Amino acid sequence: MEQIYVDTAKMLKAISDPKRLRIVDMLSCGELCACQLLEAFSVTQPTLSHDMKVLLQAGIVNDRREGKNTYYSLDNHVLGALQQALGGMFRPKPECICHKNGPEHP
Amino acid sequence: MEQIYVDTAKMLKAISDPKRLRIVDMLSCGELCACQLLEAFSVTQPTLSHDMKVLLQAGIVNDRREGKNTYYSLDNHVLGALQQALGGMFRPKPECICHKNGPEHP
DNA sequence: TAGAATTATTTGAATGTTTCTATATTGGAC
DNA sequence: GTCCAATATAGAAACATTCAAATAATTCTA
Repeated sequence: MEQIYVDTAKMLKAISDPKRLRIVDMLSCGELCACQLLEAFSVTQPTLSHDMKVLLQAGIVNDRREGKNTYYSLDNHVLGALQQALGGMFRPKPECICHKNGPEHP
Repeated sequence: MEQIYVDTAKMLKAISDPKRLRIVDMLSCGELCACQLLEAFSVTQPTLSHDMKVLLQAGIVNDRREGKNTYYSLDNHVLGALQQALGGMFRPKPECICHKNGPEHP
């Protein structure tokens, strides 16, 4: 499978969850620390920590340690690339995969 | 959890798989029948059928029966709405969720 | 109606995800 | 150093997902 599908799917999987999607939305205005995110959800602290790790490992967010607090922020470059990749897959292209790989119409 | 997150997450989950993402890419140039998709992958026919059902139930693709063949095509309206929803979540907004729900910065 | 082709459903085993409790780590305050 | 607050990790239970084999359903053709 081509790498673009694997990479894009990995990022999509990280945000294909209502809770993590809401976290992304909350971070869109700027960075927030874990304690602020935690207050907005009715989950335990370890659960949120795990969800943030998922987003981190997908490259969706970055973290920054400041004293006792960990601040999270969106990686706008990664998100922009994701949107562009999706746009490329949703719309027809001159060098479309179906031109190369698509068998004949029955 | 707000409905927009639930709905968006459901669509994202449907395409958060390299194989299904490639199917979407293949369909971006126009409709293809199940047999054409099947030839492009090294999976069994029941597996492909299941994957198409996932995409159908998420509203990503539509199906059309013509004789023995089932033709699949992208639902461009749904995909457009998905892209718009993502754009809204990735970028800051005047009515941002973090303005309503975000607790004070520590 | 019988047979062949295409697609869908069911079943089950392996694997992955979610989210909790308990515990560990890290850093500041005293 | 000790205590406390914030975050991370480990482990386990419940639940969901993946995917192949077997089987069923649909529809064309003869």
